[in-house]
Amino acid sequence: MVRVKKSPSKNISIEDVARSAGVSITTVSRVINKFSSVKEKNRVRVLEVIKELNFQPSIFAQRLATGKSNVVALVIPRYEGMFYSFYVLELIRGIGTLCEALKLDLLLHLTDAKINLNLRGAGGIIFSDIIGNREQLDDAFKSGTSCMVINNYVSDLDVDCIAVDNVGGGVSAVEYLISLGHKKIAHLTGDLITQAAQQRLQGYREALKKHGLVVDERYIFKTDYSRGHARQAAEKLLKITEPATAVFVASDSMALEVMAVARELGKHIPDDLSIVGFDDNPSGLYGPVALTTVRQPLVKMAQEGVKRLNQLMQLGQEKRPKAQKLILPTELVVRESCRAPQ
Amino acid sequence: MVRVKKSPSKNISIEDVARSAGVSITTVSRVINKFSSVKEKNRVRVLEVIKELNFQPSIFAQRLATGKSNVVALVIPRYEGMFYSFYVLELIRGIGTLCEALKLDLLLHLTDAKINLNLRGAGGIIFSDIIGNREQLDDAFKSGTSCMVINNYVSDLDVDCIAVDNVGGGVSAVEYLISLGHKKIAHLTGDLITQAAQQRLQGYREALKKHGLVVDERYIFKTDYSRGHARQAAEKLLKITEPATAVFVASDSMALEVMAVARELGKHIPDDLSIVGFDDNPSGLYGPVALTTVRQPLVKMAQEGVKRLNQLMQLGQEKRPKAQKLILPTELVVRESCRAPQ
DNA sequence: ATGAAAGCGCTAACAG
DNA sequence: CTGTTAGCGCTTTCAT
Repeated sequence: MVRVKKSPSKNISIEDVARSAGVSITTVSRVINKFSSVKEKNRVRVLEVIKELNFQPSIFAQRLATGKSNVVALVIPRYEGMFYSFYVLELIRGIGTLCEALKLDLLLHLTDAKINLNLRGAGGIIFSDIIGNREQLDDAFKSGTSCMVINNYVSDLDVDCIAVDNVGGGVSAVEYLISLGHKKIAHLTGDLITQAAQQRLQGYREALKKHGLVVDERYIFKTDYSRGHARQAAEKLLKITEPATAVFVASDSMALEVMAVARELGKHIPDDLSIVGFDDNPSGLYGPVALTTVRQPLVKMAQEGVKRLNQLMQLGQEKRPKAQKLILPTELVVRESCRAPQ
Repeated sequence: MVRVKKSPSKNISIEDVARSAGVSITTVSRVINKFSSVKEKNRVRVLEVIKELNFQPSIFAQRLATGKSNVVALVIPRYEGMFYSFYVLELIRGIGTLCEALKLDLLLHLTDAKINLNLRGAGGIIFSDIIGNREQLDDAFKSGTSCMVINNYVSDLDVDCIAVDNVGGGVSAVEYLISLGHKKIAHLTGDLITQAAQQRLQGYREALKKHGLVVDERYIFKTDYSRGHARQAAEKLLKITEPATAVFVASDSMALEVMAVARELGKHIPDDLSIVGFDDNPSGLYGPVALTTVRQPLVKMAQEGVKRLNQLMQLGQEKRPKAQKLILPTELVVRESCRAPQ
């Protein structure tokens, strides 16, 4: 009838500590949770025992008891190309380090969106981009879980999000080229499945129109952020009749590829072709010609996202505040890859 | 005295399902855990209700009850440079996708080794490289947690590990250069804080000795895997008197940098300098001269590691089998960046 | 085939 | 300042 008390498990529990320290479980719990009310003498004693027994509280029991979870799930869609980028690594780095600092547990989900994540364990979820997983976001949001969308401005749901001013970045890149006197400006897009790539393209178009230049669709090359496609596009770009004198490329790694192709074809940069990239990837600094680019605050975006999510998580499901939607500014970094057309 | 029953929380529990389905909690639990003993009719009914209520069991309660955890913690040391690599991304990709497939929760820890991770929650831990966090490994191992070390052969602890044959890779790279007729072969090392970089250097030395060539320390350039340092090293390398005719570089991204510098200095590859990289990073394919390199099975290493760890986790703490230590072979991929010395 | 009830290890009222 | 005790939501005997 009565279940036999399990043989002494190896894992020490709060009870062992309490017994060993000669206090109640509650007191130990208070020490763990830094309640100020515990008598100094007891506190010290308990701490000693904890160290001695090498005790670590079970996070499962803690969470079951409190109903709170400080697990942050990071959901990254797993589409081709996405995972080969400077961008993803920066994101993981930004989020990872801040979570570590805030003592949040970071759960990584590389999802192809077909999987039904068990989100129930997570206290908060960060969606990095929404590619084919909008439903997951909606579900999670509806269920009351704290959500944060990164690198994707979501206008049709009252969810917190933080993105980069891609349109503005595109505009500033192209306006800069225009200011140098360029009229024939091409664009290599990123994967247009991403909002960022769409918006950079939009910025490109807006800037041209604003300055009374026609948008020539032959100057728009659609790629997927990969170096391979960038190379193909660059070859076309450089070989068409009446070639462009400048190009705005949606990512630095692609821009480097364009530079390489140009050199191989005997073109000189920036004399024969001006190039502006996007990212401020350090790799852009080490070539023969330092790359002019649009800096986007990736790590900052990641970290602000985590910070805000943490706030939301602390507030809890009940009182979800009005969503905060941020767009971080970009900054044109002028280096050596552009000059006036010859 | 008696605590008031909490107002109906939003989270449905197994109890709600049981009530709604007209069965006991136990039966629901059995359905969840796919016990064959449940009558078909009940099983179907319960499943219906689960779907209807959109119920997901609390993993915390499950784990508290079972004492088992299918959380895998991935510990990545956070030292300079480490995080800017193809390598890390490949690792995360490999581990991430397999965990997703095996329904393991992946907890990501970017650690600077000072933090005391609460490992108690994790059912298994993957240490990616051991840089300044050997103590964590020892602790975790001692406590009985299933451990797996990746990209680092650990000989002084009976822990499972899986690494790449870096020595062999280095040897094959250098022997290939020797076979082409090179005698003056330089080496750009990776960050020698890593075992991989040490071993590639070792392979370089072994190959030279084996073929009766002297190891000239002036031909060994120590870097940290970064492109910036690679550039500096490349400049020195190309400018010394009696320059090498070939170079074995510890990573592809650095090798690409060396190629770029060579071109800038007017050297032709492979005529003036033969280059072998390490990684088989796709970026190596897109340059004007495709990079000859040593392919290392990163994703495979990551995935085999997870697979094995999963086995260990299923076995549980009690019966930890004898550790299995694997070294995965590398493969020389000959492309266009090498030829006989002129 | 099913259910009652005892934990799992911790937190949080509440009462001293 | 400290201890008692009732859960948190699930799994797992043990009986039926």
